[in-house]
Amino acid sequence: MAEAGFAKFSSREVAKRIGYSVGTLYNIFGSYDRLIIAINTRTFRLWAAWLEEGLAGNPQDRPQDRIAALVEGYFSFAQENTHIWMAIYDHRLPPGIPMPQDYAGQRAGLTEIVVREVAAVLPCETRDIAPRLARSLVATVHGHCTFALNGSFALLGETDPLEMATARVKESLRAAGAKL
Amino acid sequence: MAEAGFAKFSSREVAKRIGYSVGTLYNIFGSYDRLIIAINTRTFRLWAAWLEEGLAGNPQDRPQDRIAALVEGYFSFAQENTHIWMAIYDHRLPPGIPMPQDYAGQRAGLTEIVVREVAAVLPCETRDIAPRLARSLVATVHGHCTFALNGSFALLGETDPLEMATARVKESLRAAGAKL
DNA sequence: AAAATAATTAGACAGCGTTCAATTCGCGTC
DNA sequence: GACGCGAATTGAACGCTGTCTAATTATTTT
Repeated sequence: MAEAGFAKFSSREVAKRIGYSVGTLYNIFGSYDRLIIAINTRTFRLWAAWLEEGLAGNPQDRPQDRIAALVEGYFSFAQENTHIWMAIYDHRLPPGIPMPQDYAGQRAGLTEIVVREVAAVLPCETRDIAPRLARSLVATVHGHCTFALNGSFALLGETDPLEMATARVKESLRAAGAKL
Repeated sequence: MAEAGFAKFSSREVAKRIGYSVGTLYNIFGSYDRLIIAINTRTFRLWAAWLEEGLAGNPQDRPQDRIAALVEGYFSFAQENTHIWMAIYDHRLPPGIPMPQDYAGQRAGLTEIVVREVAAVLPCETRDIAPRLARSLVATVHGHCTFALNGSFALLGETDPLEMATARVKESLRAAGAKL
């Protein structure tokens, strides 16, 4: 997936490379969709770990700007793992078939990190809106990241999508009472 | 494309429905990618017209909130034309092959509308940042719209992504000096 | 009516996800 | 060591896909 990207990914090629036949792959994962769900859930785990790492590391560089670290982590993971990151959003399961429970849980981890950090930066009075606001800010950053990677920004002459995203996020946090 | 969606769309099925053979389709469009580019560029045109319509219509309902009308138009188009809207972002041309010039021009129309409206709402002092800010706000709305349609928001209990997106946009515009 | 040009087709090719009867493997028992 | 049995694995078959091209049909020009 990392090499070929979502469009050119194929179960047959996977089988070839791991030295098994397609049949075995299907006995284990059941369908193409479930194989991709497994891959994408792994990506979510890696991504969450990447964010935590970004928050923990370099405490001298940026003493306390954990919000900027989150946005930066979101972008850099997508940038350094383009194909597997895009695969998350390229894949859509057939309507009606819901995400398996255990997978959904692992995927929620990423949002939880953001909710936690957003809550920490908000004043007590507005802290209860943290979950909703956090999701909205993730969407904001996601939009910027998507356009940065698919070329929409470059096409329009934008050179620093990360800075843009960070600015938008901080504006919204300040509007909610955060002192940054 | 509207019926089947990007993943299940196929040139052979198109040929069947229009009463031609695949070969003819390939003589005209040259490749699958260019057929999809044609479809998606049409979608961009429809989308831009939809936005202009939303701005022109109902001047009594919302006297002058043109920014809200833009966000609403972005969302409602995506919601009422899910498949063709998603196809825009599902399709990625092979690396190295650039978007044909004439198509790129038609696609830029959408951004121009937003730049114009953002500039109109900014005070003279900050009007020069309108193009950059407009692109950033489009990214913000896009992120919210994506999560609304792919279920990410619903999964997390969010019920009103449109309101969220509008709030984020207005916060950023106010931060840039707009009086709303 | 004949010649020249344009439009269209059918079929071949390689690859895809999916299925499943047939085969092979691993291991406990006689 | 030989047998048996369940689990793991296979590869061929099916219908689908995008892509290409030689052959055919339509249309226009002469």
